Amino acid sequence: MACIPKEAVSRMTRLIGDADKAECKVNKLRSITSKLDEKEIEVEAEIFKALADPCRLKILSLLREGELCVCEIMVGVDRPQSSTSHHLSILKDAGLIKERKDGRWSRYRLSEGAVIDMLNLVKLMNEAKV
Amino acid sequence: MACIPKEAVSRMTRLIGDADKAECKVNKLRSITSKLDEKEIEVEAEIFKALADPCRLKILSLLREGELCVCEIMVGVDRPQSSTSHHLSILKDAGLIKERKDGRWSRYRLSEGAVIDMLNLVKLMNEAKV
DNA sequence: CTTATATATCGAAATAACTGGATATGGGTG
DNA sequence: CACCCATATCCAGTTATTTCGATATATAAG
Repeated sequence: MACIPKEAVSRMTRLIGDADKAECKVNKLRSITSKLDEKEIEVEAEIFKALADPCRLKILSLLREGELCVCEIMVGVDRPQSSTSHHLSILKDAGLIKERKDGRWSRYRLSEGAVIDMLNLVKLMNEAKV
Repeated sequence: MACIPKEAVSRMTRLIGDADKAECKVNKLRSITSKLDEKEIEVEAEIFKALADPCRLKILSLLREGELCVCEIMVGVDRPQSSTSHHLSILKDAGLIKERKDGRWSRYRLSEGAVIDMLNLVKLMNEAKV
C-alpha cells in the first residue's frame, strides 16, 4: 500500500534500463514476499523476539545445566520474582522452554529440538563479527 | 542487587532441605551467570533483536535470492523508503547483511556465515511447535 | 480452616522500537 | 555549477516492551 507499483516500475526502469524487464523484476520481487506465509513469519519473529533479551539469554544458559524452578532461576539471574516469571512465560510461549508443575514448584527446562543449536549459532556469528 | 542472597539461601534451603547444600547451590547458580560475558550476551541479544521483526525477515528472504539495492527491496517488502532504509541499517549493524556502494545505489547482500542456517533453524522450530 | 510459601498476574511508570513524512547527503549527469 | 535521483538521517507520533511492587492463585502443612 505504501508504494504505488507504477512508481516502482519507473524506478526500476532507471535502474535496469529496459521497461519490460523492469516490470518483470517488480513482479518477481513482489512474488517472493507474497509467497511467504504471513502467519509463519509472525511466529518466527516471535521466537527471535523471545531470544532478544539479555536476561532471557541468561535464563537459557542456566537451563542448559538442567531443569530448574523459578526460585533457582531468579537467584541465577539476580532479578525479582515477577520479572523472572514474566521472562519465563515469554520463553515458554515461544516454545523455547517447557514447564512441569511439581507441587508448589514450577520446574522449567529447555525444549527438545533446536534451541541449543540456535544459541551455539549466534555465538558463532558473534565471534565472526569481531 | 535485586535479590538479597540471604533470602535466596533460605528459599533454597526450603527447596532442598539441607542448608549447606542450599548455599552451595546458590553459589553455583550465581557462578554460571557471572561467568557469562555481559558484553557478549548484549551483542547476541542485538543479533536476535535484528531478526525479531517480520519486515526484516522478509528482507532476508529477498536477499536469499541475491544482491539487491534499496529500491528493489522497498518494492519487495512494500514499505516506504525511510522504513526500508532503517531496517537495512539494523540488519547491517547486527552483521547479518553487507553493503556495497555502487554509484548512487547501495547494494545489500546476506553476510557469509550462519545467517541462512539461523533462518532455516527457526523455520524448523516453528514447524516443531505446531 | 488457617497459615505459609511458590508462582502467576496486574498495574503503572520508564524505556525502547516502529513508522512514515520531511530533510540532508552525495554521487551522476548535463 | 545546477539539477536529479538514490539513500540516509532526522523528527514526532504511536505502539510495544521492560521493570518491579502489589495482589491473586494454588498447593502444602499444621
